[in-house]
Amino acid sequence: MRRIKKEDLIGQLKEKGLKITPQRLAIIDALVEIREMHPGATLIFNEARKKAKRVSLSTVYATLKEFSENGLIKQLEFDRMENRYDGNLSEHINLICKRCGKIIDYHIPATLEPKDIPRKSGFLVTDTPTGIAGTA
Amino acid sequence: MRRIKKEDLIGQLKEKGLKITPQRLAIIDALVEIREMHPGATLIFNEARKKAKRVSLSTVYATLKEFSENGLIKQLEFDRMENRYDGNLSEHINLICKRCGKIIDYHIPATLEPKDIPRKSGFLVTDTPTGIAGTA
DNA sequence: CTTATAAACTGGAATGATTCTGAAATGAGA
DNA sequence: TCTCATTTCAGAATCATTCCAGTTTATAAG
Repeated sequence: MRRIKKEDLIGQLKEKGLKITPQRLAIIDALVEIREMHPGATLIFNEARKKAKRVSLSTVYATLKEFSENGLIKQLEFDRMENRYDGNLSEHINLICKRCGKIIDYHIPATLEPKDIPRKSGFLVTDTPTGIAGTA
Repeated sequence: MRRIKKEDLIGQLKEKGLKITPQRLAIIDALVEIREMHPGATLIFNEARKKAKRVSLSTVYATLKEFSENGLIKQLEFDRMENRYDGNLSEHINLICKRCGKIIDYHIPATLEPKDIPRKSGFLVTDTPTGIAGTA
C-alpha cells in the first residue's frame, strides 16, 4: 500500500498555489503519522495540536476540505458518522462499518466480481473514482 | 525531465554580462541540487544558505527573477501550476459495510459500468475522488 | 595593483492576498 | 430536546513577494 509522503503533499501545495503555513504542516504531519487508520477531523486536530500549538478545529476542517478539493487527500463522507480522510490515493477500497465506525483498506483479488461484493461482504459503495454522482 | 547544469548557468551569466557573485553561485548550487522538486523561493533560500552564509531572501527573489528573465532557468521551475503527480486517482471503489464494519478496496474491472455498480452490487455510491463531490 | 562605478546585496518595511481563529449557527441523529 | 460534527463569519494574523535606501562588491580600465 502506498503511503502519502510529506514532501509530496507540500509539493502539491506549492503547485496549486496554496500557502504553506505552520498549521498546514502540522496537519500534514498528522496525516502522515496517523497512517494506520482513516482519521477523522477530531483525531487529526488532536494530533496536529501536538505539532503546532496554534491550530484551531475550524482550520482543520477548512484545511482538510481544501486538501481534498485539490486532490491531496480523499474525503470520505458518510451518512451517519464523522467524516474520514484518506491519504492513500492508490488502488484500494475503503470499507467502513456504519455501526462501529471501523475503516479498513482492503484489496480484493481481481477475480472477485462486483456483483459478488454485497453477498460476500454486505458492504455499501460510498466512493468511486470514475465520476459517479453520489447517491443517498 | 530537463536537468540544470551548473557550468551552463555560470557560462550564461558571463554571456549576459551578469556578475558572478557568491550569492548567485550559492543559488545555482541550490537549484542544481534540489531540481527534482518544485522549489519555492524559501526552499532555495534555505538551501543556498548552506552554501554561502551571506544570502538574503531578497536576493534570492531578485536573483530568481533575474535568472528567469534572462532565460537561465525556466519559469516552470518555480510557478508552474500543473500537477506533476499523474495517476494518483486510480480505478477503485470504496466500500463501506453498513452492518459489520469492514472496509474493502475493490478494483473496478474495465467491463463494469460504474453507474451499474449500485444496482449490481447493492452498494451505494456517495463520493468520487475526482474532486466532484458526489455525496448525498 | 588600484580605483571607479555600475551592479548587486542586505535588512526591514510595505503590500496584497490568503489563512487562521473563536464563537456562534446549522443540521442531523439519538 | 440534547449532542456532536461541521460550517459560517468577520476580524486578526500570517505568508509570499516586492520595494526601498543605504552599503558592499565584482570587474574593467588605468
